[in-house]
Amino acid sequence: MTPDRLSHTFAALADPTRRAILARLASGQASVTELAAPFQMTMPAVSKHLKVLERAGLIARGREAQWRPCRLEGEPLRDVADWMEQYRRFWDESFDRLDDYLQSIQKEKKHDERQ
Amino acid sequence: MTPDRLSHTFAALADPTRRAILARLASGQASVTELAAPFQMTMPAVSKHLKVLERAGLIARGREAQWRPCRLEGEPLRDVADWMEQYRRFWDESFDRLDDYLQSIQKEKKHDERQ
DNA sequence: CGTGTACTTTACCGATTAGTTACATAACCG
DNA sequence: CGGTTATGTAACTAATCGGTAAAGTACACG
Repeated sequence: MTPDRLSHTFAALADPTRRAILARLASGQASVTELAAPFQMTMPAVSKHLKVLERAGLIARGREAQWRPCRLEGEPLRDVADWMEQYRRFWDESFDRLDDYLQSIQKEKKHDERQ
Repeated sequence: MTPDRLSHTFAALADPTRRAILARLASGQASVTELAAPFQMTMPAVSKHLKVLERAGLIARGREAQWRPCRLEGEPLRDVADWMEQYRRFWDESFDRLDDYLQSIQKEKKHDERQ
């Protein structure tokens, strides 16, 4: 239960409601009410989800009069992508040729290893 | 809380112990005892982690006498990679010009919001 | 057969999570 | 000022999670 950043990111993404919120924010910023609209749950529930996303660094919130517009912050996803790279040969079928594998080694050297 | 596959995968990855187990399995299959060795926790705890990973489809278990060797199954990670792709422009700075343009729109919105 | 080894299952515990309702705060609008 | 709108906080609940100890299962070996 180390609260490392990668764990926070994965945990935040492990909920379909939160992923739907991110999908909405990918097309531009939105208020909490706008984000809550597609769901059956109450506003406080959505507010909590936003808190989780914010804590994971996946969204940032501004302030505009009585609205608190949210926008997507993709930076934590880079850590996920970096982590994924180390397993690419296990899921990317177009990657199992030798030269591709050598290329993967090259890429791994460019990234610093995180866990 | 739809128990969709992607949620299961992300949830399984949201624990450093389980990610360490996957890292170990990336270099070849191992028995439960071998996997448990680096950790301070008891065997049943590791067994539970393996169950979570197995349920997420990230590992598969064989049977060899009294040993139950585990091996990594990367397929669910492809779903993660596919999901990630839709957000690439938010974290990959070396993306193409179209996405740089889209990203600049996003930044302008951030700028507007600060005023 | 009995004993050891390699695990799994069960039962429990404390912490966290995802949701609720009810209330509080904050800003605009007449 | 008072009312409406937008959002956050508090308190509660049920379910899940990560861990434990103890008992159960399955196989190998002498």
